Amino acid sequence: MADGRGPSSHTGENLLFLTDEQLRQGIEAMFFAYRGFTADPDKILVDMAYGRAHHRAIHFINRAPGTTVNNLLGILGVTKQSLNRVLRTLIADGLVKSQVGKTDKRERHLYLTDAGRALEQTLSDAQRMRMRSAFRDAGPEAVAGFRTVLEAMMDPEMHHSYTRLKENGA
Amino acid sequence: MADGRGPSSHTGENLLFLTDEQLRQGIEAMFFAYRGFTADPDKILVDMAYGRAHHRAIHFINRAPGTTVNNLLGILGVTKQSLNRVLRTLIADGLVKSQVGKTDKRERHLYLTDAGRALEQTLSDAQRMRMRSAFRDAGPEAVAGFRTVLEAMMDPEMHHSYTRLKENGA
DNA sequence: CTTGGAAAGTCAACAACGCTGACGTAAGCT
DNA sequence: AGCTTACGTCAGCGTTGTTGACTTTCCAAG
Repeated sequence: MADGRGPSSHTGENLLFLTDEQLRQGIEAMFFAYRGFTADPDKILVDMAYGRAHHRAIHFINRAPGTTVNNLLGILGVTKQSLNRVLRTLIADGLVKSQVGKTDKRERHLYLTDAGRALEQTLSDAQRMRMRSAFRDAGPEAVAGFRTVLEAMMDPEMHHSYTRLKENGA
Repeated sequence: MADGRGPSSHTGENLLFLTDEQLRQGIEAMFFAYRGFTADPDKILVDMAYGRAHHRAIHFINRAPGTTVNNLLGILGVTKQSLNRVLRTLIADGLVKSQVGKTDKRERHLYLTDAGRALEQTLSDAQRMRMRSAFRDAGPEAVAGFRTVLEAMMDPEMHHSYTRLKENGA
């Protein structure tokens, strides 16, 4: 592309997978796949007064119980005002419990209630079903590649959050 | 997980990549990666009066010049009112040209102007840069797997749009 | 030629969810 | 005592999605 003299002229590797056309297909694949990725939980949430932001909050509170608001802010990458609006409704509806920190009383530790866990299960079941089907169809090698590329696509901070959560759950 | 007696007890395959924990990591990888995926164009768009919806419209009009509004609606998966608001500003700002159909004058065929193509280049350069870097770091086999899983994750309709575009550009 | 329906556009209203800015309180740290 | 941190909240705004209702234009079938 840059040298204009065909691929792999000097590297010895086949770089055809880095053409603009291949990259564009990757971009479009991300776009269409993400739509599918969010479609199932969205369908469930639309019947309640909740949206995608509630799902994300519930997911990560379940994933890291006792997390603080500030920590959650970093994971979700939104402002505290935006997160607070979501948390307020979740707490008011009895899905999330906020608990003042013991050592540092400024902090609020977040937990799912039984009702919250139930909703989390419902949502994540729906989302996992599609992911499982896609993983099974694609096979383990493809899944490994999928994860490798996604990780390489993250911002360093996001990658850090991702890794910490991964180690947490392992 | 279901039988509780370890993996691949009767299938002869190693199904460890289908555990709930692996699926959850896949879900989180999608979440974090998509944030990275949209971050660069978003940074550019924030300085103009535009958002992600404008980017999407510009991308697909560039990809399939002369497409009708109805066709674009199907690709983007939004309502005509939502798309129309975006198109109106893009046309008013001289980035998109709407042309009445010749055979069917009800249809409007959409094209990018020179200014529109320039913006498309800027946005897609930013997005491709990240994608290229991720692809290069991950290598061709991983990229193939990435694409396989994403395609398996799409809704059938989306997959159809994706395939048509792919064949169009090849 | 009339009429039914499809394609496109418009107006109005609303909801979800981002954002900034400002302010207040409580708690911890120096 | 004074600064910083963590959190909550109010007010306001922008983008982008939605539904509903209505009009215009046009093709095609009766």
